[in-house]
Amino acid sequence: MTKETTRERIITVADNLFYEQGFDHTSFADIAGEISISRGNFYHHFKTKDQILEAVIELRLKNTLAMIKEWEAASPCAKERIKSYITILDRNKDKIAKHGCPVGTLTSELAKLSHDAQGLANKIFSLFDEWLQIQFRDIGLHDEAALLSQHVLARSQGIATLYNTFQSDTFLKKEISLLLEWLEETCSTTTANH
Amino acid sequence: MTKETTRERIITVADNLFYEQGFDHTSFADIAGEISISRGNFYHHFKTKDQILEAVIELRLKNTLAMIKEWEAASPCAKERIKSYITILDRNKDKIAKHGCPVGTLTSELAKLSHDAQGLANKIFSLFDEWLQIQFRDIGLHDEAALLSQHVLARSQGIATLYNTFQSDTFLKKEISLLLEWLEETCSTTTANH
DNA sequence: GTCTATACCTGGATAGAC
DNA sequence: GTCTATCCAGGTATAGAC
Repeated sequence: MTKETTRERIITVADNLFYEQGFDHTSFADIAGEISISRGNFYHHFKTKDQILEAVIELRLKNTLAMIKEWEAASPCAKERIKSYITILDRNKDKIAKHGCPVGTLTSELAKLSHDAQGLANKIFSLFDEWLQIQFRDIGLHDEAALLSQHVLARSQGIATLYNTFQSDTFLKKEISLLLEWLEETCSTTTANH
Repeated sequence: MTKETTRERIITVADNLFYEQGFDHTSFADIAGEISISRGNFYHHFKTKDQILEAVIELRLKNTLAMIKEWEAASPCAKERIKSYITILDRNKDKIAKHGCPVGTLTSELAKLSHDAQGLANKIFSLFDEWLQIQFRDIGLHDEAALLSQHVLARSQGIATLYNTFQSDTFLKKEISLLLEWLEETCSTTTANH
């Protein structure tokens, strides 16, 4: 484990602050304050704030990919892998209660800002989407894979948004189990089709 | 139809801009520009920007209530009324594609800003929530009303977020019909319980 | 690579004339 | 009730010393 470079530290802290406070509302001073660096020093590593955003999204893409690979390593069963995705809602519940879903809230914010990096941020969504599609196809649901994947994404997003608003644990628990039930049903329908 | 006062014009324009660009990212200059008023003149009507936000949320609460009353007037059947809620996703699809759900994106933004008006904004959600609960109880689903209502809210939110990101019409159409199917099933389950 | 100093702009907010 | 002029804080970005 080599020492983190200043550039990496900036990205890590920016990643958290963008999630906690939003991109637009996070200033250089905020980031500089957290890592005890002068504001001027920023521009040695990044020319603009947008470049920091890009680097943060790249990091998120990398981390997302790593998480997906972990799920794949943890289980060879596609259904189990999809479960891993669904249950992040429970594993990350504290952060979601405070700041919502990191993917959904960023894309929503950038959409409103008409920001150039919007397309890049959407790629995080696409990464989950394409991976979920592969899992559904693996289960045998070839034609419906795209719509099933987006169904899971949409359900998770909605659960995250409502949990962020009301922070009801009964709601969260119930919705996760409903989504897992849906998964079981969807899979069993297919095995019947075999 | 009396002439709109300047105060009302400010609120109306702010309502749109907060939706389109976000609250934090909308400046007095933006609002002033749209209605051809000087920035200084603002402070005759509102002491702070936060007060404009409050007025905007109050307006949204009023408009939401009016919409709900329309749905009630349009049909005495609770199931049909819930359908009216679900199908706003289709009726407002163009705006959702561009700016997301006005309720969900505002609450998410204010949550990140730790803004005082967060509680007030959540009331718009609560308004829908309580109304949907009444409809489900009317159908006979007394005990489950709260969770069913939040289920509908979460599903709609998720659909809005994903449509905002990917703008897939096949997705939107499919998800709306799935949610309507779910509604039919949920209602028919109950009549069986009677 | 890191710092200080500083330029420049935007945004919210105020004072006071009309 | 509306305007202009202005203040001040905070934001991004640059220059240049160390």
